[in-house]
Amino acid sequence: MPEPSPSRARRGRRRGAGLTLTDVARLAGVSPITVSRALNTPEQLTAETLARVREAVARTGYVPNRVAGGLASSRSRLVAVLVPTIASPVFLETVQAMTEAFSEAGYQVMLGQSGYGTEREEALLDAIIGRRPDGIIVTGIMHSPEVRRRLGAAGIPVVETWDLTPTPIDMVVGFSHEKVGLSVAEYLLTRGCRKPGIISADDLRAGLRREGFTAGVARAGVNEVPAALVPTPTTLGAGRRSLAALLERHPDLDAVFCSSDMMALGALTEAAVRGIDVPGRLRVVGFGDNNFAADASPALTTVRIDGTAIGRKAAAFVIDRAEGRPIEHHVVDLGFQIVPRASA
Amino acid sequence: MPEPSPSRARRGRRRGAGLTLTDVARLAGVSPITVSRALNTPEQLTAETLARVREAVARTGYVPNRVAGGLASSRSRLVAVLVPTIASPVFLETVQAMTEAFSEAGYQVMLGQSGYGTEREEALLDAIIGRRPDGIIVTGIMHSPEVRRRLGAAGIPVVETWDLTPTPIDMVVGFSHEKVGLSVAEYLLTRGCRKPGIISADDLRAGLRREGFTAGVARAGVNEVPAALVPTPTTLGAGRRSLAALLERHPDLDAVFCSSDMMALGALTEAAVRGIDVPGRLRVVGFGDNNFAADASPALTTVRIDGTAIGRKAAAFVIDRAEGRPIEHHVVDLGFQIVPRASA
DNA sequence: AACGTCGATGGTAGCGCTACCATGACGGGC
DNA sequence: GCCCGTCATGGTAGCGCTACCATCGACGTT
Repeated sequence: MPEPSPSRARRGRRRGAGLTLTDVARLAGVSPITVSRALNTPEQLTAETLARVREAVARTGYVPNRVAGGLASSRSRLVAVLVPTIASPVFLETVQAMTEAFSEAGYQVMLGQSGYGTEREEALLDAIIGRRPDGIIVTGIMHSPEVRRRLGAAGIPVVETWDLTPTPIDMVVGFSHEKVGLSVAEYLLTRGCRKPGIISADDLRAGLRREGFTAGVARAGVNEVPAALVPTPTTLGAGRRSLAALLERHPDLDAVFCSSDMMALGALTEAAVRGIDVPGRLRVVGFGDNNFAADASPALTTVRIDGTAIGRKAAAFVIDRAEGRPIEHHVVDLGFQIVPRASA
Repeated sequence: MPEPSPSRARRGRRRGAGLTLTDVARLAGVSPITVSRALNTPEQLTAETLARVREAVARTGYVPNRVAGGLASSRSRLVAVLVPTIASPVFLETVQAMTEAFSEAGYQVMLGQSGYGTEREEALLDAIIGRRPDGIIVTGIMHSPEVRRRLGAAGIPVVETWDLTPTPIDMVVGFSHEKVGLSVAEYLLTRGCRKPGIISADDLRAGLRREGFTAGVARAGVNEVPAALVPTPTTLGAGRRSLAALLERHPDLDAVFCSSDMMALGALTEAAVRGIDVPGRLRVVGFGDNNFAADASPALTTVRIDGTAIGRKAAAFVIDRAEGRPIEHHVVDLGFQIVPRASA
């Protein structure tokens, strides 16, 4: 060993705040490890030592380097949240709730947009796994076997959300899309609808709701369900145009189940423009209970999903795992609720 | 030194995939540093060596640990994006564009929700800075001197967005909210409005637009502008109720400038319910050009902001900085555009 | 033939933190 | 009075990677 300390000066590396735990320790007159404890397990120190360290931290404006901490402890305190796209308002509430819950617990959220294709998902996955997050939360259940394998192999807690499966990779918190479809079918049939149609996004989960809906109305002998499929993301315009198209082919349509509130609002708009009475001649049901649903005219009947609860539960799962607490039930069904309003 | 290698077995640390660069190197019959180069600067290796390493990587399913890499290189390839709340659709487009741009360049986005208060912002900031991101992108310009100081001291590139200031902390890309207000005022005055009102969120930037609007109509001698202030986040319902309240006090109102498209849609809804002709008796202007604006009935006149361009430019700023490229202009004005449609 | 140049690869020493074990001081039980 | 447990603190050795410099041939030049 040629010389003990001038390494810092010699090396041309980019210096961050340039302040390390050792600097703070020197200033406080304690060892580095004591500073580490002051930050992580303050209850282990005497009040006096703690105060000394705290003062040194305040004086210097030291902010601990969590990258180094993460490497040393194998706990990055980073959680990856994967959504198809952030632009769709559906998951927003969930992402918000998760971000808050994690933030409070000292974790940071890494956002990943997987798109709606599995290949992009796989590429993203390596970028994510490379960061060694303490957990990964994905939207929807993962189907690609390759993705499932990689996720399993990485040994990182995984929470699948917004859907349900008896065989999650690890944990799942959501609700049954099929049951949503069934319930809405029942709701409309009870109100006398005999010619219901559907306006649906072409993604997997919307498809499940569609299937449930179709199965539900079939029980009452309605075997043909006119459907309009629109590419994600769903928009008000798509809702308008889809309703127009459906009415063209089926003028006797007496209900539509839309796979998003925004499309339902479009259906409402189109109906208003055409002078079609809602719910008198046409009933409209949305999905999501977005914050505009209750104030639409007529107020929108829709399916309420507690996105906040999903986000919080998913976050709790990850945090429990990270802290080493055992998980009781790996599958959590948070259900849904049909909110009856004026439109249906 | 008691023994050289059994550290791994001895230590009870949580093992990730448990696979390191050294393992891959051994398998490929090269040194660890060569594996590092194969991953980061493949052009430095002969095709043959590269192939050998690649094969070993593929065989093992090795995913490099970027936490360790980040510590060693002082480049985390993490970028923090701070928004008041993800639940507001305004910044969504921007966040999406940034996430994509960063993802392509090998960076990951950390999401932070600052709320609309500065204290929460400060707490969040330490959590963020501790992760030593290669850049921080904030929504709006930062005003708290303490926040500005900390951000400056951290030596991390900072991009302020969705607003403009001649004195950014570092870089800024946005547009002038005051000019938006002025332009909308001019637009409405040209069309004969003499009794314009405003429905506005109570946040800083909406306030700037409000001031610009008020100043603009004042030039034409209109000195009183009825205003309804609503707390963020803005909703369709708030728009409806605000218009109702304004009309109560000012039945002769002939225009409203809403601080979000969603509130404008609410104003449109309320007007329709009351049988008020838009734009005949009342003109309505929104802000944001959300994807429903063009398909509303009547189609919504609004202010278009290119959120994608803002996101991309902000990302480019951070990446340029991280790669050490010089920045020419630190202030970028991306402007805005009034989109004339049927509602005004 | 001697020399410098360049391109491919390797060795060494950390990045800033935490896990693990060691140490020393103190107090209580016998 | 001795031993042991407990508590506060410290020392050492990495976590897995990359920066930096060294090395070693293979060339081209004069």
